[in-house]
Amino acid sequence: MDAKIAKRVMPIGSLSDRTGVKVETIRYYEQVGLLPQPERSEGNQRRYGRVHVERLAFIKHARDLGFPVDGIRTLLRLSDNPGMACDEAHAISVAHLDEVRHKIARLRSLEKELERIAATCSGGVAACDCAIIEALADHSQCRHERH
Amino acid sequence: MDAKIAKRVMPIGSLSDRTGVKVETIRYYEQVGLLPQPERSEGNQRRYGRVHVERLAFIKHARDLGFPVDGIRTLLRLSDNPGMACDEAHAISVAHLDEVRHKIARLRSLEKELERIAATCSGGVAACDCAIIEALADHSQCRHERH
DNA sequence: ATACGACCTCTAGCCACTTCAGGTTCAAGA
DNA sequence: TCTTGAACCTGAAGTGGCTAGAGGTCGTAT
Repeated sequence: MDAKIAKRVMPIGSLSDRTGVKVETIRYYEQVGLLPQPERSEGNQRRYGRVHVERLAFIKHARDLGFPVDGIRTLLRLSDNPGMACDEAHAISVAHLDEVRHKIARLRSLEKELERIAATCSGGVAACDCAIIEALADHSQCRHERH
Repeated sequence: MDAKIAKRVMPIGSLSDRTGVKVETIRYYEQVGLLPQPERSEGNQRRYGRVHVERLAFIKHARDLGFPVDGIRTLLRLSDNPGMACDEAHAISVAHLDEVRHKIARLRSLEKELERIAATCSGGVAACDCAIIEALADHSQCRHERH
């Protein structure tokens, strides 16, 4: 019974395997204060438990969703003090969603212009002069919004 | 007359105004070899001409399109030696287009998941407990009925 | 006892800038 | 002509979010 309840203590490599976060990245998260400092073995090696696995999974999920580290810090703080959390967490998520949508819109218009430019020149040496380079040199041909 | 021709020589701030590239960024481009070193005034200030305006416009356009600096360096080299240029320029553009499309696809799926997460909680303090934080903490899909 | 991989710290590197500190030059107004 | 003060200069350091390397220590299987 002690065996099961006792903390499943593991070194950093196992935490890495469990969460899919690289060892170096885990140490980096500790350094920047996203992960609490774990206990150490006699030989000074990090020993992690269930709490760390959960927190790191949270961080990874949020990073996969593109949240910046600073936003994650806030979300973690909120998750530590439930109750007040919802409004702020919602605001962070909505702001991030907004950003993602802007990025998508921007990339779509880039895609269009790149298609146009690349289509002008199909790659044959004789075919162009070169249209791509001219397109890049000359703004007037381009319909892209960000000038 | 001479006055007009002479006016084509300008300091860095004017080049910045004309191209929309920040002064510091212009100096950075010079430092990393994208822009040639300009003449200097007696007091050691940079003096730019038409050539620089054109080259910087090329660089800016390519950067706006998301080309990495290294790709731009190649494109600039190609534009200096026309003739051989087309195949390589085309390859660079197509590769970049490919990358842009991948980014779009990835962001779209992020958008969907963020929408799902943010929709679970509309922001009222009483409404959730908090679904966003749970969704982020969750390894599988969080059902927020249970606390 | 030894081998060997996993672990440790510290430092530097990546991209594409941006910011800062502390000084110099230029051009317009008095 | 002199005096402002905005624009310019250099060099170094900071940004985000890691990643990589050097050079050493620890833990465990045989």
